[in-house]
Amino acid sequence: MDTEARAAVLKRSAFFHGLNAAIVDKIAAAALERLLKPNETLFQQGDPSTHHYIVAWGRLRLDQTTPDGKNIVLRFMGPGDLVGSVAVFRSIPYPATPTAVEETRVFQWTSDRMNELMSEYPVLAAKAMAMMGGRIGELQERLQQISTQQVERRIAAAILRIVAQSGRKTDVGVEIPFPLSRQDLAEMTGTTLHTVSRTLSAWIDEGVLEGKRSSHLVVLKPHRLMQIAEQA
Amino acid sequence: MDTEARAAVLKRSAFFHGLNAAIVDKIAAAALERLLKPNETLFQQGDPSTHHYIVAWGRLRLDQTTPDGKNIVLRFMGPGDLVGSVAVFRSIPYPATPTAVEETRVFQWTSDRMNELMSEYPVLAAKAMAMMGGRIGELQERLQQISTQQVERRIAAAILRIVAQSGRKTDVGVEIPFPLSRQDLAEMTGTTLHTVSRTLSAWIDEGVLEGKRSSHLVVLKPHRLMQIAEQA
DNA sequence: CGTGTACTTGAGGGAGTTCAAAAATTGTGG
DNA sequence: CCACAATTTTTGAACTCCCTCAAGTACACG
Repeated sequence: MDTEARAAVLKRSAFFHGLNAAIVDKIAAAALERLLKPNETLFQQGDPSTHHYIVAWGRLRLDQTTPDGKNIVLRFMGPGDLVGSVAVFRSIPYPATPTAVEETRVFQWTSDRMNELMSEYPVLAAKAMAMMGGRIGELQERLQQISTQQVERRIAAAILRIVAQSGRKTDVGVEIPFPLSRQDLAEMTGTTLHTVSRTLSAWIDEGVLEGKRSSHLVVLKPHRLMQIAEQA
Repeated sequence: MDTEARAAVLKRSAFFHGLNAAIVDKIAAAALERLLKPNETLFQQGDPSTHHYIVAWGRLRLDQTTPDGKNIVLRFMGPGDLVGSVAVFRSIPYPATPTAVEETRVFQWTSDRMNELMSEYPVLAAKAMAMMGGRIGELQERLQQISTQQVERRIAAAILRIVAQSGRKTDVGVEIPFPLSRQDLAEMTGTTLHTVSRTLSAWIDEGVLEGKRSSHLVVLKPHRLMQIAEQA
């Protein structure tokens, strides 16, 4: 990818959106790139945090492994999302592992380089705070859901969250444009793949969803899912 | 409280720690104060976010109410903690309600005033990011715990977290220096007060804890609690 | 003291996990 | 292109942790 193409991607990201075009060009020129194949990891949980990344295209799944070997999915990251920055700002090792779920291209900057950029363009600090604030809001929402809601509602909410972040409208409904396994959904909602499987089967029977293994999930009746997610 | 006393408090807070003394004095002079009696709220969830606050002394419980009337405790805030800032930075209504659990004094600054301070002293932006990063880390930890661990471990972890943030060593153990009900613990760990009550009763029998209603909880055997929290 | 609030304790039930196995789908190598 | 292996998904059955429901108890505060 050349600098111009990179700049075009960055201009669309929330982080750099609205910056003067010349500045974005300069930032784009300072970036290095990396291309990940499916199941490749960008870095490992526990590695020293050295770089900021932005997803150009593709999709990453952010996993956290517990000391006793269990796994949770913190979130999926798509084009424009910042990866690794929170750890770099805190000067702590990366707390999770980003894995490509499809071919994915990312841009990267060293911590020092990004610090220079941020002191040169203070608006970037505000953008970073907005990003972190959004992350906090999302985590609080999930904590509330998992604390108070039944499994079915949590699964519905998880699917709707992904749809809101990455959904693509088709003629029959909304498609989740990357592979999403029952295991992934289980690790996003704090349940087991068995329960997810049973729940999705019921929804497929009901005509709310469609999509089998390795074909992308399609939500046929988003309204019905919202109803399930919000039922008192 | 006079400006000098306020400045002394601010210098001890993580947010202003390390700043030039003259600057902190100026910031302290710009603050207004508010004194809350037990059960008074600083603001209400849903109110427009207009001010940043810092706890001078006392203790706040940060509650979030769900649309269907359930309640969760996001965290307790003590001296030096920033309250409300995340919402102000995001320009969204306060997402939760801080309630005093004991007599509490806070300082406050308007959003505009804080923006001036932050552009005048850019290091404050870095401090704010560190604070938000810490909040993200704490939320991710809790999400992981509630997703993968049994209730007993979560309750132990919640108590240990409070002990780490606010514990006071005494001759017999570590005291939690503010009233903490079973209901509070239940709303922190995503369980019911019944289960918390049973669990604490068992621990009191075992000699791990002590403290009845409205007297402060004392952890007699922190090591034992850590063992429970970390058991595979 | 009396009333309200917090806490304790018991019994029963149910949502969801765990264990187990089969079925479906994808990938692979001849 | 087909057979076989690997992986994901489905489904069944039993169990269990924890919630729900229901009283009763103890403590604090007016």
